[in-house]
Amino acid sequence: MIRMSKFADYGLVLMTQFLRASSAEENLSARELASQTRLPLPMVSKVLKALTREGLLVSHRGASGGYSLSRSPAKISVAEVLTAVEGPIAMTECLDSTSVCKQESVCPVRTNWERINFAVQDVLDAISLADMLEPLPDHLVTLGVGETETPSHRQ
Amino acid sequence: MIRMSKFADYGLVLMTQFLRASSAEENLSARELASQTRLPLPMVSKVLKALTREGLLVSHRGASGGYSLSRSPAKISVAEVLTAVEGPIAMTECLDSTSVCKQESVCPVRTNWERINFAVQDVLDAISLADMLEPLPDHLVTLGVGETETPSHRQ
DNA sequence: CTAAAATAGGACCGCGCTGGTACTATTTAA
DNA sequence: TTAAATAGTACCAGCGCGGTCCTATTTTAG
Repeated sequence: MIRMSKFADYGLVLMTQFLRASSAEENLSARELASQTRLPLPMVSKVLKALTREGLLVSHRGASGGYSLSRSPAKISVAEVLTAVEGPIAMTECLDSTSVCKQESVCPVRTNWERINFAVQDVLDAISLADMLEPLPDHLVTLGVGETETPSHRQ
Repeated sequence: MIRMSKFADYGLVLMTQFLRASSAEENLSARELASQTRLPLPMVSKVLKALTREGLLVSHRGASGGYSLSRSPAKISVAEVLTAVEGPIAMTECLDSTSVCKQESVCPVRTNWERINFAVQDVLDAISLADMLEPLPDHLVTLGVGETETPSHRQ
């Protein structure tokens, strides 16, 4: 399957907590976030630290500390969050820059995988954190001119 | 990362072998495919069996047997191949139908993940096996009306 | 008819990575 | 001064991924 890790998943869920009505105060502790999301506290901590290191959150240490968004949720893309938590998006191993693929010279599909990878990245880059809380506008998740017939998975 | 497994990767590479110029004869054994792709034979066998079970290949047992495509490469989508080898595409665990997610009731992003998942599936469904061997037409890998600015990952 | 060459369908297995925990140091508000 | 928080990092179990192997069956060639 094409699956993202729980880390990435958690990262996005946590980030969206900062824009829920109930958390308008903007500063949330790991403990609060864990209870809001029902995720295990140590994991939440770990993910928050990563998001902070990558500059998507700012932390406030000490008593009554916590985390808050480093910029407006409309200016943070889903792709950024995923990348922050677990590095560059690479659907196949060979698209990871650090990899060396012995099959590369005889691989007929690599170039096109690269383009598909970019397409997916574009989708995730075009969706902001703020977008994730309300029904996504169609144009953000549909293909352009080419699509005419109903995809098979939609019966 | 959003990563597909090697199984899926191999599956696609193997399927495309059936439409290379040199294999116009259409019947390829696991051994031939392994050497063409430089992939380990046992793995190749395993993947071919899966593709056959799912009806994308037809097998010919016995001496001078092998595999061939069950239908025209223009009628087989990339999504079908991936799904055949490793089940339905589900970017998050909760999108897998068999999963039960305790966070579901408090999860603000699930609905939109579902839509993103469909978007990715659409992209992969619109690309045929035959498409994978030549440069993909732009409209298959770009978003529709919404996209105006250059995505951040393209510098 | 027999042997060789294939696929079918499993069982099996190591090892790395994912998901998760724990501990110590540091910062800071009350 | 103490308690509450983050920072950093080490640690760990389990399991799924990637990979192999073995036996049974089918089929063609000689």
